[in-house]
Amino acid sequence: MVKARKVAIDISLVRNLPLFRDMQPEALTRLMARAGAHRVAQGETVFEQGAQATAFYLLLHGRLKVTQVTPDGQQVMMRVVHPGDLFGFARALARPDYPGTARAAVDSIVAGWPMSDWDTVVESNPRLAINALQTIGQRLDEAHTRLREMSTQEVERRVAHAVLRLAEKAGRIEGGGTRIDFPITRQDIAEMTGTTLHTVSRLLSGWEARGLVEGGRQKLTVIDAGALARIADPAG
Amino acid sequence: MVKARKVAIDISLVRNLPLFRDMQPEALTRLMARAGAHRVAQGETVFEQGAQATAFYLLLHGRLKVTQVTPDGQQVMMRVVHPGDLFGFARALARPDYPGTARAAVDSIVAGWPMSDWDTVVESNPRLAINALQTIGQRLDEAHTRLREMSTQEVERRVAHAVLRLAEKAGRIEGGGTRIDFPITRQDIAEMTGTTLHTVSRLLSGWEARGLVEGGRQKLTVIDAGALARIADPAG
DNA sequence: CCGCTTCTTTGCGTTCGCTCAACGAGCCGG
DNA sequence: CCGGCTCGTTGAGCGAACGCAAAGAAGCGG
Repeated sequence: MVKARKVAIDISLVRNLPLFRDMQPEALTRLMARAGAHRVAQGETVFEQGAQATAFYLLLHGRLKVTQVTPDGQQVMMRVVHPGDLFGFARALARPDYPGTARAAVDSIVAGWPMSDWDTVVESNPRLAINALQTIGQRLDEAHTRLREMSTQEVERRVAHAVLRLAEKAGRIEGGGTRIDFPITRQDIAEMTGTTLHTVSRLLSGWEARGLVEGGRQKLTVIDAGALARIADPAG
Repeated sequence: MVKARKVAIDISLVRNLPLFRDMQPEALTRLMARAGAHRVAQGETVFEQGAQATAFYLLLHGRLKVTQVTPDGQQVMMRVVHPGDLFGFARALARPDYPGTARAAVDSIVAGWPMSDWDTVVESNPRLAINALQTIGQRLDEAHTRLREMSTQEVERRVAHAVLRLAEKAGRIEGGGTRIDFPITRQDIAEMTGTTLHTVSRLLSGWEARGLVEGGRQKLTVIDAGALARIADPAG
């Protein structure tokens, strides 16, 4: 990651984020003034699993993949960070280190604060505390959703759900469908759904033959979201 | 659940909880004064999935199981609530309803606050906000751990992990082992690990034959935690 | 333009864990 | 004390998904 540069971050970029809702404009200005802007080139990391947590971040532009590696070397993708998301606030979880690795899927820009700012920032911005609580709460909700899926659904449904979520969170209209707007491999999707790239490849091939999606090297376009949704949720 | 009774809750019961660490004693006293104490008999619920979230709670005594039911009727156990745990703070997650059902595994006592207190309580107790953030953070960490396990480990390892966690969180020394201190069925364990009661039963039978655990109707005692840990983590 | 690397596809055999089924055992209420 | 309910055990068969293997694309760098 490129060294921090104290750049004035345009408040208008962030004032509408849920995280900063109902905050005093002056407080927000003060907060952003303490942040450093960093550029992260595709493939580079913002922080790595196990490293001491020295800063927390807000993604301003781009897309990150956060992965964890198990003791026996298997990789799991915990989440995709989208613009406007807070990430790497390990200290808020009372952890001394980062639990995962954040790697830029495309060239990205992040705002970073020294971790030591966290407590004072939260204590002097009670509104931010409540919003941060909601943000983590939503994260928890997502994790529970994935747990529920992993516990009860077969692989095809899980992959369908994952693809639909990606299309919703990171979709860009393109021709006849919704293209996932950053490079993503079958391996990535496998790591998000707890399966193997082989199974994902087979499923996507099958769907492509039926005209539900269009694949390609590191890319994926959803053509028939309705049909996918029916695979993800046969009942509703 | 028995109707709330405004009972003075002994501060000494809660002052040492991580959630209330570094809080002013007066603030804590004020906070607890607003709480109502409820008794919940075994098998009764504190709240049910989908019900409007009108209150948030702290478990003072006993043990709760929090489950979610999927649209197609499958049940998943999201967590066990232990004494000292905050639960049911759906509003903090910006949710209008409870995402799961909290049912008493044994006769329990909970402290409850009207949900409308949440924002004011957090805003006037910044220290509590930080602690609550950490509490949810740990919850998120646990969820991620389970996701990692579900993604990469076979059933036997997952069940071993779950049993060890239960023994640690809710174990009581008894004779030659550590007895899990509340009634738990094979079905429960299956719902915690994403498998079926049949598989759990087979595994526990196998372990019992090897002298690692002792089973029984709604009970489970860990005899050889070391051997179980080796099943859970063959490497380390 | 060529060679290498990374990503993807596809076939085949295997297996883990599920489903179905039946029975056994503990506990409670009448 | 007996009947019924819930919980637990165990067997047999099956199938979804994995592991292994090999060969094709697509992109990148020299």
